[in-house]
Amino acid sequence: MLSKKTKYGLKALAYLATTELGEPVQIAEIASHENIPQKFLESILLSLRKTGFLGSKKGKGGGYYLIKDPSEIQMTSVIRVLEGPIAMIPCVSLNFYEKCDDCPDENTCAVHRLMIQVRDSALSVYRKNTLADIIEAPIKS
Amino acid sequence: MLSKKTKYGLKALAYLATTELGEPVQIAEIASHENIPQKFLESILLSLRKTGFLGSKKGKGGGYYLIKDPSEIQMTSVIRVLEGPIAMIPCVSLNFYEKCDDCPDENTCAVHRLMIQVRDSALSVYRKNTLADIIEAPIKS
DNA sequence: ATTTTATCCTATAGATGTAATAGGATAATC
DNA sequence: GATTATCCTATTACATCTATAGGATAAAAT
Repeated sequence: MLSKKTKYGLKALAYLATTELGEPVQIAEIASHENIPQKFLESILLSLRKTGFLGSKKGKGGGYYLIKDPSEIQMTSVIRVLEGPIAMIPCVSLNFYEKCDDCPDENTCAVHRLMIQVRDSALSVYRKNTLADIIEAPIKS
Repeated sequence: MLSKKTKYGLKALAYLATTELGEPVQIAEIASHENIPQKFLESILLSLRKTGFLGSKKGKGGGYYLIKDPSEIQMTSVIRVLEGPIAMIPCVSLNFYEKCDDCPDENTCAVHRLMIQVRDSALSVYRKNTLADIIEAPIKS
């Protein structure tokens, strides 16, 4: 399941992508427009800033804005930051690998074999989509 | 994340697929061979029996066995029974559809647009894999 | 300078779901 | 009738996710 955090984070990024690049948008505006609990969104945007997706400005006229062009924001990196591993099980994860306690040999494991394929198919989707690809209109102005 | 239930269930099915079709295998044997907590496995196998994947026999010489040939057991149905929805969000689920409270229009939702693609790619993997495809050797005897 | 505005940051409460176990009932074999 | 193994319900323990609280910091307006 996709967490609410990821869902809200993606929607916020998508909303910011429809506004002018570099122009701060307030949390309250995003929250009300996308029906996201404001305080929860606050913590999500904070983490997106700390991971290099957003810039921010404090005080009146402040808010969050995209640092890069939507076409340069890959879904792989967004998902990894918000949701964590793309793989459904750590033993097939590229960025979050962990061995299974119960599995003596990954090469003969049926679950491993299946989940490698699922990971690769999800990866190919995330890799071919940027933020620009999943929003509707290019610029709202 | 793949739940332990799904992981264990898949491993158990894979193990049964390497034994003779229709020949009962005891929970204890599967559990020890696959390093699965026995009582937990018990409840998983029970649910796989109730959903038509396994047959069972009580008493001495009893156990669980596959009802169908491994090549006729599709991963789509196994995953849906063990894990639930294949989609990462209910609004793109074929079998477990649910509308998002916060989303006024699915057609213009960026998350929806992305998750449709992820669902389809996962589905195509699960559809092209049967239990026979993900095990190593055909029959152990 | 002071007030206002809005982000920054940590901590924490509450809700939900998962993993695992307990304990006995049922049925088949020996 | 004793033994074996599945059947079934309930419940505990734990982790994670969702959301909020409350104040600190910084920038702009007055």
